[in-house]
Amino acid sequence: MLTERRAQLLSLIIGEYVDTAVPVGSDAIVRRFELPFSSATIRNEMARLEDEGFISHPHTSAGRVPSDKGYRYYVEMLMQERDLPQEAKQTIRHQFHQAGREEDEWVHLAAAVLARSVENAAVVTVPRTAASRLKRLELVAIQDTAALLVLVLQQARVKQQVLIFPEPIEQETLASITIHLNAEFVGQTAGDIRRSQAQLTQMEWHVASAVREIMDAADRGGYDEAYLEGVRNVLQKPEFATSEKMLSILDVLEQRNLTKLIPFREISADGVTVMIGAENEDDVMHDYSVVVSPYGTPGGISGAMAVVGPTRMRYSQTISTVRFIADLMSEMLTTYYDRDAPPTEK
Amino acid sequence: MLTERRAQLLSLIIGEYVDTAVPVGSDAIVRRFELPFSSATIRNEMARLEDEGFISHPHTSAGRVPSDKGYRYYVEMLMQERDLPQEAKQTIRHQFHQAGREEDEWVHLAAAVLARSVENAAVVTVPRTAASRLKRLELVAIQDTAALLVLVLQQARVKQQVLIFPEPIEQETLASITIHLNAEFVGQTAGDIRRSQAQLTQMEWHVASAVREIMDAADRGGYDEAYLEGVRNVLQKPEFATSEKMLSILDVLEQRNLTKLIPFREISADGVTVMIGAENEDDVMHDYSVVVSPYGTPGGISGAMAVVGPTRMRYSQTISTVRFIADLMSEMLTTYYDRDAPPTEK
DNA sequence: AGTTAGCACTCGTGACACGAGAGTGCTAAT
DNA sequence: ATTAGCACTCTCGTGTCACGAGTGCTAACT
Repeated sequence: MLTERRAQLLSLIIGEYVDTAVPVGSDAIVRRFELPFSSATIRNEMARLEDEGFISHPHTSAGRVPSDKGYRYYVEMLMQERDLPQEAKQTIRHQFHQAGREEDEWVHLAAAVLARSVENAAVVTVPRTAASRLKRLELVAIQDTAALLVLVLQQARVKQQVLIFPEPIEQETLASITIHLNAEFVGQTAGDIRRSQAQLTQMEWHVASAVREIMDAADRGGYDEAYLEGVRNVLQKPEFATSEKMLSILDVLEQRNLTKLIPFREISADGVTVMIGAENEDDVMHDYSVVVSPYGTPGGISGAMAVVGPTRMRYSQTISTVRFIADLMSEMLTTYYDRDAPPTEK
Repeated sequence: MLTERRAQLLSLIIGEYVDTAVPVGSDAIVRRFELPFSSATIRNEMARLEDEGFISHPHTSAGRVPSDKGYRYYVEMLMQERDLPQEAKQTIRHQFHQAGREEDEWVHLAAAVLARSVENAAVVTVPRTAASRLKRLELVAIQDTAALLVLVLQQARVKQQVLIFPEPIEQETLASITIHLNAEFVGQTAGDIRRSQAQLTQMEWHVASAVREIMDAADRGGYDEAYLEGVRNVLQKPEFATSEKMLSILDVLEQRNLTKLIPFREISADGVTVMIGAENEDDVMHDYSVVVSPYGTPGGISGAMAVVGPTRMRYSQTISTVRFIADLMSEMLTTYYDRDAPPTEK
């Protein structure tokens, strides 16, 4: 579709613009890259690129700026995705191994590491499972009329809630309820529990209802719960000289209705998806690009992670990084949390 | 120290400036409040107030702006802290009752509600206990060589970690370890466990070490872990026309080394403390005020919550709100989590 | 046909001056 | 003690102007 030379030129323009954030002129580019052509030739080629919609003019007499279409072409045809340098990988791995082993902590950490690596904002959702199954249930007295209910679900998720009873309750009663309900419900889903809940004593029924609610909530949740990091990285970029724009994007990011803005639904199951500028559904996102990838295990845990930043972004590096961290998370989840799948080697 | 009239005037100036964010002139104030004096009189009084350091001039021929000292005087002498309107209280209570009953969720919610109520940023630390005591321990197999360790600590805190064993381990072995360690360690602190850890089997020793580490971490943690909400509220304020300032405050807020900036240590045990502008230790905070209060139970759980915003802040309303939410949290913690203290009535 | 030199033209930017408006401080009169 | 009056100061928005970066086009060159 594009001649070899025009493609090369587009590539250079994007590279330069991404680095400097200044519209790039014909003269600047020949000098910077010592091209074997004069600036006039480049101007002609640029005019063609503009006709075809790959770059644009902020106004007459300013340099050229890549358009969404330009970035899209670059991402698909021009850019070569090179593997992350071994050293960067090592740094990232290292940060994960420092952390504890709570799932939420990992997710939080993934967001922080990702944000730092790509110098943009990062969102990582807490992974969700298909339909949680109960693995163990525990009741611990904390007051005369209150007990802490702790659930261990499949894939090592732990949930807790304080239960209030209408009347004081004995330690022994709690113990017997625990034993009975464990015998009854282990391995079941929320739906299963609902069905067999009828023939319980009143007290047991009370507890079982709470169990069911917690599990329902865990299954519903998922994509709605996400960690966000690196807002500062985005706000620092030169495109935000005006504080107008800052606020609108801050709106999006801080409100955490991220799941509406980031197309978690449309992401292809197998890899990194890129949404550039106006390709995003929401209007506020028209100046931003999103690089998103699912992660998870064959056993069914699944979440998504995304990088959000101005369309002027180092796509190649960002994509590589997202891919690497998504793979890493998947690996770790499989190793530590997914009983049904065999661990993969490091 | 100040004449009655000057104090009144200071109060008006602060009120007006807080509302409009525009330096207030002598003329503006007589018109606005229909004072029984002319603007010339007010000018004289203002000059006196300025001499004494309560207000200042951005430059000749601009209106007056309250200084840190002015705000301080206002907060201590002039302002009357009126109770939050019943309606506002009800709204806040309502939001808490909607939530689930996980401690972290409450803390997060408190930050969100506080930020919204006072239209500034809010930080709420996860409460810490004096020295955690173990209440129950549970091991659940998740793979041949891995198990999930779940700890229930005093005051209904739940901690979890995946343990990896060097060799495959039987379900029954886990069960017997669980029983033995529960018998041994329930009611003990991390320090206690360390002392009696010697005479255990190798496998038990492994588990006990993990328990100790988790409890140590829980005791150390506390103030370092905090929820932050409402950054957007602060950045929206007119003092941030320039994006310069935005970044420096964002640095502080996002990096979460909040605990260094906010004087959690110095807060008086019994109520709300206000730090105004340069009273804050850190330089970056010199344009901001912090309203902070401890919360917790007589039984020893304690955390802190703070509001951070420009010095131009509605001190009265902010203080009332912080006080109310801190009390509310204390109440809820006492009711639901603190076994040793009797529940208080609503 | 592709490339290049040359040149007129456009537009954003920063410097500068200028007037209006808001606010002050001071003095003299009440 | 208060106030009217007035000169003075400083900010802010506006208009003008020159500069420079960059374009688009044409004519000449290879």
